[in-house]
Amino acid sequence: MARLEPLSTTTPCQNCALRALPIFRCLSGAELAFVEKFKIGELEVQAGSDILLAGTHSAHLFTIFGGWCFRYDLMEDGRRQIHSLLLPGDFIGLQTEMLGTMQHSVQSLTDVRLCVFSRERFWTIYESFPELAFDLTWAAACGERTVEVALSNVGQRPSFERLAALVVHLYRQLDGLRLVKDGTILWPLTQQHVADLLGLSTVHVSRVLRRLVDSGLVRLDGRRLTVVDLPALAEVAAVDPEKPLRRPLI
Amino acid sequence: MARLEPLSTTTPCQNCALRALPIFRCLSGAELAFVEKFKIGELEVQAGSDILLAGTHSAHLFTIFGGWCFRYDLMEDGRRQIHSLLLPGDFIGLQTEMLGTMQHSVQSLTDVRLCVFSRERFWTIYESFPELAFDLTWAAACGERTVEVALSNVGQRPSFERLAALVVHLYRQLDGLRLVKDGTILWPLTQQHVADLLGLSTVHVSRVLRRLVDSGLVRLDGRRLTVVDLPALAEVAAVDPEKPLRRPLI
DNA sequence: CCTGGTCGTTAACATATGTTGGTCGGTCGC
DNA sequence: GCGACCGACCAACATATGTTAACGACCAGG
Repeated sequence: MARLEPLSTTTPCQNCALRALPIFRCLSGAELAFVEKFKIGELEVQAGSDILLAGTHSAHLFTIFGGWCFRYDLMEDGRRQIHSLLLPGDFIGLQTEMLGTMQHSVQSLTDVRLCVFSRERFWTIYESFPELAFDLTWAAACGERTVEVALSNVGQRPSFERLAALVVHLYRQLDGLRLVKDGTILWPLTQQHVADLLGLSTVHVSRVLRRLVDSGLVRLDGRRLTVVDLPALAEVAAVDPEKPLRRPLI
Repeated sequence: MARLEPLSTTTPCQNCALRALPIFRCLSGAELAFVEKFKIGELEVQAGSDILLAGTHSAHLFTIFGGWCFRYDLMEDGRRQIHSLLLPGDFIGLQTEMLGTMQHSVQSLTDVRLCVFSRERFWTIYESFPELAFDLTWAAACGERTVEVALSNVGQRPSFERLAALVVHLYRQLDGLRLVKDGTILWPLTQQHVADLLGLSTVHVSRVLRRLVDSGLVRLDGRRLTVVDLPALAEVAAVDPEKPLRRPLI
């Protein structure tokens, strides 16, 4: 299952490529220095590994440096709901600090590189770095909003629209991270993932995905997806222009 | 729509009946004193009033003192998804501070009494009261978890189970607030509300609600709902025992 | 080279849920 | 008292989505 390998080579936070992106808040020198100390190291995780498990305490806190993860609930009979995809810059493990134990689980979707933070020094943030403390609340609020959008999607949209909305949302997120190349994004999701994301059966996902591809709005080859006509896709998805929100990066 | 009436008589935070409940974290004397100053006053709101509107800044922040609200998304064509019900002790308006503008709306479901807080002094929390700052993050994390549960519910459960899970969840919440009397709770929800909460049509809610009542697990007369057999209801809802989480109260 | 596994696909069929439209009982304003 | 409106209910019907089962492509392991 989980294979967590500590890494030898790590990137100093000052040079972090993610921080350069305009969607992330810029940290002051003092804050950066603290984050640097707060950070224990980096971790490489294989695709398909459970990073955090519901019901447990996490020994660490993480930020995704590269790769995709997702958080999910598992019911006793095996049904799974994926709450959201987690992309570079997303913070993992807040629930451990706040609620005492993780309520959901987190799994890697691709090979992933994580920045690892010390739980011991967590309190220092609130004591000494109000802006960073604010960022944590901010991050939680962003996470909440993401789930809200997913809920509205699943609760209100028919499957085709639902899938289209997922693609648009993902595309915009990745665009903010500069992970779109010529309209093409990575598509590491199996149809099982999509099904659990959208609350559909895999068979139906297969149908709807085919319909989406046949419509010509997107192309799909292997693990890459190309958005041919974003405005048209957003139109059929019935999503408003909504820009990706600016976010904190711990 | 919204009728916001300032009140003459307000309750000092020290004597707040909510704070006495064990599900809320206990504040220190200094914290209580600050909250008292942070609080501007109280507000009485009629049932069915919009308290916050998506896309706007809120002039104030609120905590529900009494009554029910809900937060929701509205789509252009009128579809509505209710993300969660808000009960006494729930904090309203965090998104305004964090994301710059509300992404969802909040409406009162019953007549509601709100504690009103000053946005100007919001930053003071992070500067001077780390525990309260922590509480804000904590509150956001709780809110996020609530939406996650709703998403799993809507995405994975068939309608009957879905409705049963809603009732169990609500019952437990209200129980923690001492708002259950002889197994009976307030039920101010129209079938339209339930439909928008669960992602169903009103017609189907009518069917399923009837089925639930016919099953004998709950009784429903007017605006009161009685849970006849909670364990059996939880069983049919396929929800785990899950205790209501301890929460902060600002 | 077989083998078993995962992943995607398709068809036939079953069913949960949505839609339309109508009724009926309250309640509120006049 | 009347009419308008809203909330709940019901029946008939339409359809979106789920289920089961089978098949082929691909890939990793023995």
